Amino acid sequence: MTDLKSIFAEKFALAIEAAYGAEHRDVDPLINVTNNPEFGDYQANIAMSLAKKIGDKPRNIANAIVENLALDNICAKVEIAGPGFINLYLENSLVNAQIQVMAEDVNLGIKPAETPETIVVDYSAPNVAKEMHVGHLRSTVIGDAIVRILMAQGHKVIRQNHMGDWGTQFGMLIEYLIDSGWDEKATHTSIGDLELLYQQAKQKFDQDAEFADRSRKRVVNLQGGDEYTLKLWRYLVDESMLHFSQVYKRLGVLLEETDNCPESFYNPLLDKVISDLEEIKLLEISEGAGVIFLDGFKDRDDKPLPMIVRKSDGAYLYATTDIAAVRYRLNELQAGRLIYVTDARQSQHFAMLFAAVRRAGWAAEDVKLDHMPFGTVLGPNRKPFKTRDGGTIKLVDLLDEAELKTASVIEKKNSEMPEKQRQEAAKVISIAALKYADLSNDRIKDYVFDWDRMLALDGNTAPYLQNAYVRILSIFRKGDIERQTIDKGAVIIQASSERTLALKLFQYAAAVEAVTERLEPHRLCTFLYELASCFHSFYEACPILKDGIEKDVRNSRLALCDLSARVIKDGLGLLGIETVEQM
RNA sequence: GCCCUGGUAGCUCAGUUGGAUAGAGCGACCGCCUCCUAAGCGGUAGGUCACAGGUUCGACUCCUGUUCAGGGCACCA
Repeated sequence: MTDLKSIFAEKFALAIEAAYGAEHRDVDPLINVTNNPEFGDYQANIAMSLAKKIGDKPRNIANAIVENLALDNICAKVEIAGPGFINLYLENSLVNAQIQVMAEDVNLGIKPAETPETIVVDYSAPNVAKEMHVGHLRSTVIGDAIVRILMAQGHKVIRQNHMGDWGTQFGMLIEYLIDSGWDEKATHTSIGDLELLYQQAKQKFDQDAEFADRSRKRVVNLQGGDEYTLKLWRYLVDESMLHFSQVYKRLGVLLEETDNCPESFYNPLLDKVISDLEEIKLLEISEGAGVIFLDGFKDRDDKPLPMIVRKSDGAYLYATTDIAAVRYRLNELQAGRLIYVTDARQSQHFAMLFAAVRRAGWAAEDVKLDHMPFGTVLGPNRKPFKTRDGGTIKLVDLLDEAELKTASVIEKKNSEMPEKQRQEAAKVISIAALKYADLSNDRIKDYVFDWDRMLALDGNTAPYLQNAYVRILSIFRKGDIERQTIDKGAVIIQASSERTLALKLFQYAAAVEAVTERLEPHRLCTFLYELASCFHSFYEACPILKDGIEKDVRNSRLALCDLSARVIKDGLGLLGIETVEQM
């Protein structure tokens, strides 16, 4: 598929060359979709920006360009307006033809990346012995969406789940397991509530000095490779993995066990990180700790802020592990780009990490290092989302509640739907609503969690998009028409709502590209919402199966319906969101 | 104190490398179902884009300052 923007770009380049010579040929013609149909379908804003370079009034320049523009069979009308906007009105025959081209493309116009990369996406990263909570939802959902979109563009994407399975708190947990009479034969029966275990252990740690002391010794045993301690540690890890896998499955994300690459994986590589840092003279000793000083980082007393890679007691930290992970991903996994999907609060940590590995020369200049930060989920009081008594909201509880609420909404709106089908639909729609609520907001901002809004059938929500899809399927069902049999080339644009819909469909590929350019999945959400909205307007204005609709018109509209359904399903799919047949 | 993010309609949010009259949804008000799902559509009202300067033919967008909110700032992750 040839997208309209590049067609125009080419024509404008020729026209500008003809009018002003080859030296201006390569300027960006600044082609955009107009925001108001009054100004045509597309507009070129090049004349204003060229005014200074050429030394003439923008309107004169616009005139000169337009005189040299060869847009036969592309534009029905070209006009100059305002200070020098060039407004372009597409020929209907071109719209028809472009719809056909798009419909015949299995990728719906999405072009493969010119230079496919190997990209590591680090996301989700829950902690062993802790239940997943609402904070993990953001990383998991956003990360999964970006993974799918990069894959769709032909990149090789390696998922990495950098789980927290190591560190001082494990001494405490293991010691508590022993105290509470853990029996190895009881494996996989019950830890049940991992969060509870953690809380109880933490409580005992804080209150019981003798226990705290034993816990610290247990850490030494763990790091020293004591077999019994390791066995208990593995038990904790396995139980947690089981829990994570269940949640991932329910969420419908791509993460699998093979994507797990937890902190402990890097333990054997940490000594080498430190010795290599020493060798290149980047490691300094400050207050007994092994640190790296990097330009531009200051502490609260305006003194250089170190990145600590070895504590004064000799233990390593997450910074050490993260450096090891960068090296592993670049050298062993052969990645050319690393993307980290984490909380915005870790921004400084990643800024330092990236600066450190660049400085060390371990990340070459052409390697891309991206932090993809996101804001906090807020409750109705605009404070971080918690339970009424201030506790953490378990992710599984959230999913359960979503499902119940969704089932009740469906029941209210569509009481004829059989119970079983309603339950199935509720599963899909509730997950979709949760994910979409998370993805449709600009990720850098905090967002307010609101059940009513995310489950609403109005507005920029998953149910609204799914409903558009369901309505299209319903048409085919009612008309007893196989979607495979429709004529993709049958489109004949007549009504204005058909034209608006068609032009919106053309923007799909650009919307997908916009997501990866700035790692902003909400741009695809906004597009899909606008598309669904255009579809609904079309649906109201343009009857399809009714008596008196001519065959040509009917076939044309069916083709538009089919393409709309494909784009909605495909687009939601890129976000990791499923559709239902009925709702 | 320094640094990072944010501040757009009553509420929740969009706003592409600077472009024409700043857009949605909710809420409010007014319309539309003998008709493919009204789970929808059309319309009205609602804005000094936090504030003040600056750059520009043109600023919600870029720069500077101020202010408010959230976050980060040495051995937790």
